[in-house]
Amino acid sequence: MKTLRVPEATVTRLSIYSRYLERLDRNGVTTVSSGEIAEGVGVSPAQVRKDLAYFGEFGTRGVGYNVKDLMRYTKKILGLDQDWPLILVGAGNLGYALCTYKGFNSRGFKIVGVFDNDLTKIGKKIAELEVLPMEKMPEVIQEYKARIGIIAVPPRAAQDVADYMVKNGLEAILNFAPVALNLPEGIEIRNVDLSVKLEILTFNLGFKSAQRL
Amino acid sequence: MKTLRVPEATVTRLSIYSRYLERLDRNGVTTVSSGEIAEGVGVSPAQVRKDLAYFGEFGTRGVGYNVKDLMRYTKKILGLDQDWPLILVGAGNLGYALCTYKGFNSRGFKIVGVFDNDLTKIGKKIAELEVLPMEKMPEVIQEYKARIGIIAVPPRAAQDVADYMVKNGLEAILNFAPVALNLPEGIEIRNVDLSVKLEILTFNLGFKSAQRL
DNA sequence: GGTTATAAGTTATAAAATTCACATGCTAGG
DNA sequence: CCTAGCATGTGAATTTTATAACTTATAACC
Repeated sequence: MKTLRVPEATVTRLSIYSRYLERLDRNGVTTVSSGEIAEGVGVSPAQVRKDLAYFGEFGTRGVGYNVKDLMRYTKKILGLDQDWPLILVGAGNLGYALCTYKGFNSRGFKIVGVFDNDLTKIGKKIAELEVLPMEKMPEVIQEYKARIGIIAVPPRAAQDVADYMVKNGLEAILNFAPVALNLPEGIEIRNVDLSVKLEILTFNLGFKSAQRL
Repeated sequence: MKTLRVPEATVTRLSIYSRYLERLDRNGVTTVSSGEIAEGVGVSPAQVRKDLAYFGEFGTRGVGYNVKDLMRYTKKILGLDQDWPLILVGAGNLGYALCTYKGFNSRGFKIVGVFDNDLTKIGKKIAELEVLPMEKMPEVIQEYKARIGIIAVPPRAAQDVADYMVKNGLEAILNFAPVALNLPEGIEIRNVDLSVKLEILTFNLGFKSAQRL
């Protein structure tokens, strides 16, 4: 089988296209061109076509793409034709926000267990979910067949949490703690860093000011 | 003046190096090599040196980098030798989490105003800050000379909030709503998308499963 | 039914980013 | 003072990614 590697940037954009298509669909739009998608998400039309070309032919020449179909295709490609149970560790403010974040649910993500080692948090409820002690994680993972974990704990605790997740069979981790995690081969890990983008802004603002001198 | 463009990926990594250096410094480490930084943040040593080379020579051949110095340099480059007042719109759970997020404060970011148009939220306190109605934004921006805004509202409201921010003089926006914002030339905008990275994970998990067949 | 306009798909080109490999310069030790 | 060892800084080579240009297919219209 010819396996051509898909750039991560392409997958990122695919996710964005996918959500944009959902919006178009909600608005009753039935057909869309690469140019319109490009316009809607802020990339070039060629980029849209190139990205889609990694996965097949989804459009009709001279016409464009059927919104509903392309939406389904993109979701399927991203693995979103199924629901994904998520394990969350960290019942602080960020954990709370993630639990209640609508953007997850609408894409088929569902947090099925919230864990913390802080005794003052255990037992409390977050959006109908009781915060559980870490020891309960194995059984929750089993019950829901969870494969993905989210880390929303302070930096110093993140590595231990990650290790525990891996030990209990999780295969992928989304890490909100601003530290690089060290994990065994084969475990998928991605970081969401809340302040890096902010620092890109300050960098650019500084640069802009310098330009004016 | 020779103005060579700095890749955004380089700025991103610089931010990560910078925080890693802070950690080393806290731990009392005084000298570090490009290889150690690379190891610590998960990139190649050449990458570290190349990234730094955009901005000058900071190390000593045969020795490495002075941790404290390089930390200061990186912060300076990123514009973090000063404090940055931030304007936040959206007093929902995400907004609340951002208000209390320690990762901001430790880098010199300070949220100086929280705004919402939801009457049930206005007047409430989030971490010593009272949630204000949108109309109060102009005076808060003036008072603190704020230049950066954060959007933490539902997608459908994001564009209006962005327009309002720009109208009132903000020059840069960090957008947590999963939509592409349309803004005038010269306004810096970056998106933080909480679910894109998650979808990269599901994509990769799906791919992994396919490989096994 | 042929023709034209349109937009996808594809190939080629260009640009960008990363890696590699080496020369340079510093420090320490004899 | 000279030499050996080491890690930076850098220019070249490679790889990757994005843009542009072109070809092909479809549909609508005369």
